[in-house]
Amino acid sequence: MKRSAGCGSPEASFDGKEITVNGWVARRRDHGGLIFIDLRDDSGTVQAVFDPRESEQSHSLAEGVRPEFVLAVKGKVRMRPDGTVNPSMKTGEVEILVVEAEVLNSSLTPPFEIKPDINVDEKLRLQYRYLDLRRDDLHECVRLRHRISSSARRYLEDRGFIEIETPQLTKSTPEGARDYLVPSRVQPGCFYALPQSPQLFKQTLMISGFDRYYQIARCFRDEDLRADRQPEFTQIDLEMAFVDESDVMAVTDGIVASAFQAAGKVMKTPVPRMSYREAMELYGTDRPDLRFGLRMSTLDDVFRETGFKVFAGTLKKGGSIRGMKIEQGAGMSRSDLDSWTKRAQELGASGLVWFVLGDEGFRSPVTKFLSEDELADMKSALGLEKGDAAFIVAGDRAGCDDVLHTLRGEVARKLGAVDEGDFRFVWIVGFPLLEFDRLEGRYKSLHHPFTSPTEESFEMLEHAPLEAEARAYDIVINGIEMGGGSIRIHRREVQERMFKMLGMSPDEYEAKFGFLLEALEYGAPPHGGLALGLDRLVMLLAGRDSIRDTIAFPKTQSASCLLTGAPDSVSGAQLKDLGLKTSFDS
RNA sequence: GGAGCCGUAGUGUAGCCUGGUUUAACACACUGGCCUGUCAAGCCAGAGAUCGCGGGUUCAAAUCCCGUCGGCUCCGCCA
Repeated sequence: MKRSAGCGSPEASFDGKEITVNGWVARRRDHGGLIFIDLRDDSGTVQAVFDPRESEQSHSLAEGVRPEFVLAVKGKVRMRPDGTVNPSMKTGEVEILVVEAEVLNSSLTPPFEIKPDINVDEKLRLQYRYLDLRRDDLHECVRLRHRISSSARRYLEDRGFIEIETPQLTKSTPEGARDYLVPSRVQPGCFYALPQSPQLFKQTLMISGFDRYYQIARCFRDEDLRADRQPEFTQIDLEMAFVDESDVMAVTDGIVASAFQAAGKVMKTPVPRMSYREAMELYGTDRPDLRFGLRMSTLDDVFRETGFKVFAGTLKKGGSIRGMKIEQGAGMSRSDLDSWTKRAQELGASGLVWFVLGDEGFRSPVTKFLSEDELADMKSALGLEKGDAAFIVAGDRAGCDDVLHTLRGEVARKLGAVDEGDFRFVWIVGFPLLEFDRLEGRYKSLHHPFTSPTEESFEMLEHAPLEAEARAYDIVINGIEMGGGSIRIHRREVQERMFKMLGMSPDEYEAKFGFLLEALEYGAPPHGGLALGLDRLVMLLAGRDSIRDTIAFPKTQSASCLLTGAPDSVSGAQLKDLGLKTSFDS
């Protein structure tokens, strides 16, 4: 019995029509004389009524049917009797009166119920991923992901971008994340690397004269996992020739807006910009969540002459005093404040000083150490009003910012200041080109080594490298780093200077990036691009907490696939072919 | 590499701190029966776990200790 309609399609206009549907038994309600079965397929769910007066055969078949059996059902669509309409169902106005039914397949009792919002160990969900994906909410995540990538494709293709595939078996390069390696059989002892991104290929395509490239690209990074990090993930990757920052940002705004539209949401463009410097000053991070206040200020000048030893000592050592205004925070109890202090210490602060501005002025464990002037100056520096609170952290600037940035999110959530349905977008621009890595004792690219410095920064590259500014830009939504890109270096000598800055010798960068340097010498056009994290974008729009829910077959924190059992050991013959030996017993 | 949380019938939890009156409890799911308008159907009955795994302490361990495996969150790491 081949289907003539989807389970989600019947509605009032179908009244009287005979249709056949195929689907899974979502629920079965047996009244003895009458059996209701909700039949589900990709299109939705519909109620089928098995009435022995209509079909003895179908009714007795329905008695033996169990959840997740696969049925074919032929019947007449009719309006439901008065009082039995189900408004929470899309097809709730109608039902199918079954005249003929057939079991296409039976099913074991599933290890968990196939319905939305279940509370089941993720281990089990991943092991039976095919059943997990059958559940409406996760099923919809996967469909949303398709709509978003599809809308991105449409948007880009309408603007002249073409999709070009780049290799998955490529060359391992220094810089960046750990590579996934693939041994070569034909060249024993040599390895391919899976791409961390198509970066070098897309730049090469610009040199080939493809004006606008895009790719929904799979990327691989062998680093430890997080809720928003998987070893393989997907980027909406693009590159454009003869452009500046504004061109790339405008296209990106459009892609994100089309993704929001695909999710039934509205987004205003253009996305506003904020300098890296401002983001760090006000939010202590380069990916600020702008849905709520709790802004920060630097209070070094306020406490320059203070008698309060903790602050004076910090300033003397070249540290910083950073404060965060907490709007309407005065209602926090003493035990709340104590637990935030404890939390700050967990995060690495040596302490947390809190102030509450109530009717009688400031309350704080340290008011007695501070002068009236200092309190007044602090109040105006932070913009405190009656009913607010403030958290102050003293120490090295980066450490203070880390602590306050983390507290900011947690406090806002606790105070109910975060509107979960709200979306706030911002471009962060004006990034430093380089940072100094203390562990390795060398400069590292903040973005990647192919990012162009600004015109003005060329001069300072060697004598004040940390002052140099990158032509890079990150788009941040609700505090999530959604994508980033840059205008690239398109001249060989600049690229060489950059490699040298990163501590690479000419031999080294010739060996690893010689092909790029040479390509730059054959008329490389100015170009730039960006990559958006598709998994994160879907996660945000689906209102999920992990990108695992947006990936059909994700991996666990230890990078294994619970469905298939990957990774797994391989046979000695396979290893021999590759000229490999492991030092572990398998 | 590190920190924290979790692991008890098919599923989700309680019990663990304070070891023994626990025959390991409850809900959902499951099985059987009754039931012609339900949609989380209802009612009745029933089956189902030696408590992730290994070791130790003890007269006695789901419970205390050590180790280990797995899952999750985070730090480091992630150009």
